[in-house]
Amino acid sequence: MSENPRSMPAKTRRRQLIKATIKCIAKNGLSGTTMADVTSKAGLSLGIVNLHFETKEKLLIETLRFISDEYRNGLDKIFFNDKLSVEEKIIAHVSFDFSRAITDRDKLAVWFAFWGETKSRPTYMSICADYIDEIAKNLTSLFSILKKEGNYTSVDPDLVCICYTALSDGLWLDLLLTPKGWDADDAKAVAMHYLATQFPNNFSHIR
Amino acid sequence: MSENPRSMPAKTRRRQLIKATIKCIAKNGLSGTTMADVTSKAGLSLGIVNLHFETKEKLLIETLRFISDEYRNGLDKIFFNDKLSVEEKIIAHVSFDFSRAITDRDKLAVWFAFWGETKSRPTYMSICADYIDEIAKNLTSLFSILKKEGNYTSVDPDLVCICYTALSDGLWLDLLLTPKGWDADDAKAVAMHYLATQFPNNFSHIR
DNA sequence: GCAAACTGAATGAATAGTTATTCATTTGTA
DNA sequence: TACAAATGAATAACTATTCATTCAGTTTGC
Repeated sequence: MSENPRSMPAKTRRRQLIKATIKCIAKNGLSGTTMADVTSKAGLSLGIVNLHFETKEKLLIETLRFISDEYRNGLDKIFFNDKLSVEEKIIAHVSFDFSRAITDRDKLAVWFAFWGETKSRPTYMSICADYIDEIAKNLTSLFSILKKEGNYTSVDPDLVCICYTALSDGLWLDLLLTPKGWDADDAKAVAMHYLATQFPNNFSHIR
Repeated sequence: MSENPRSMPAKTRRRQLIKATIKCIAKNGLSGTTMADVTSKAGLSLGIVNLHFETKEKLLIETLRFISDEYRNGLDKIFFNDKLSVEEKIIAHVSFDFSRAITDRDKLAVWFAFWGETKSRPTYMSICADYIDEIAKNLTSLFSILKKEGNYTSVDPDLVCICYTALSDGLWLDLLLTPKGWDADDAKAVAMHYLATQFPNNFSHIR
C-alpha cells in the first residue's frame, strides 16, 4: 500500500474509500462489509468514513454511483462520437461491455451485490433506472439505423436491444461465477454471435 | 396466517421456516434478514431456528438448496420424459424457465441475493455448481440432436447452450428489477426469438 | 379409568458478540 | 498560533445464540 499523507483533498479521500469499498464488497459481500474492513483496506482510521460520507449507507450508494457513472460515461463517449459509423459504434459498445474495466471481477461482484438487494432497497434501483433507460434508447436507435442501412427488413430493433442487454447481463454473471476456463473475450464472442444472427453482413466475421 | 399447533413434524417446521426465509430475503435482502424477522413471519418463536437448523447460516444454505432443488427437479422431469420429442423437450424447458413457479419474484430475489454473495461464500456456489453443469450438459445434448434431426449444419450446440443460459439469467434479472409493463411471457418470447434464430424450422412460430 | 410422571417440541428473556457512529484528542500544515 | 483533517477509544444499538422454563400430549402405575 502507498503511504497516506496526513491530509488530502476530500475528493481524493472519497475516491480512495470507494475503491476500498469495492474490494471489500467483492471479498466479503454487502452484508459482510464493515466500516473497519473498508477503512483498514484504505489504510486509514475507523472514523474517516463518517467524516467523508456521514453514514455507511451513503458510502454504499456513492460506490454504486461510481461504477454506474463509469459505465454510462464510457457508453456515452461511444454513442456521441461523430467519427464512428453505426456499425463501429455497435462494435465499440460490445467491446466496451467486455473490456477489462467493465469485466473486472471486483466491480462485477459489486453490481450483483446491489442487484441482489434492489427489491428491498429501492434507492439502489433509482440510481440506475434513468440511465439504463437512456442506454437502451441509444442502443435501440443504433440497431434501427443499421436495419435501414443494411436492409434487414425482418429485424425488430427493440427486441434486439432487450435481447442483447439481457444476454450481456447473463454473461457478466457467468464471468463473476465461473471460476476459470472462460474469460471476457469468450463472453464477447457469444454476444457477437447473437448480433451476427441479426445482422449477418455486419458482424459475422468479428471476433 | 394459519394457527400453529404446538407440535409438528420436524420436516414441516423446517419447510415452514424456509418459506418464511424466502419472503424475508425478498423483502429485506440477505443482510437485512434477521432471525426475529423469519420466526415472526412464520408465526413461531425466536429460538426455533436454532432448534431446527442450528445456525442462521445453515438456514440460509437450506433455503438456497430448496429453490435449487426445485429448479433442478423440474428440468430433470422434462429431460427424462420419454414421451416428449427433442423439440418438445426444448420447448418445455423454456416454458419451465419462465413459468410461474420459477419467475416468482420472491424466489428470483433469493437467487440474486445469493449470486451477489457467492464470490465471498464459496459454499453457496458449491451447492449449485454440479447441477448447473448437469443442466448444461443435458441442454447441449438436446441442441445437438436437434441439429442432426433438422439438418442445421452451421449450429454450434455448445455455443447455443451458453448463449441461451446467459440469456435466461439476464431475463430473470430483468423480471426481478423491472417493476411493471413486462412479464414472464414477454421474457419467454425473447428467449424463443433467440432459439428461432438457430432453429428457424422448429421455433419460429412458438409463442 | 385416572392421575401422576415423563417426554420432547416450543418459547422468549437473558447473554455475548458484533458493528455503526460519535467526539475529544492528536497531528501536520499554513 | 490557528486550523482543518484524521484518529481511535468509547458508546449505543442491534442481533445471533443460549438455555431454563412452559406446555401439550403420551405413557405408566395403581
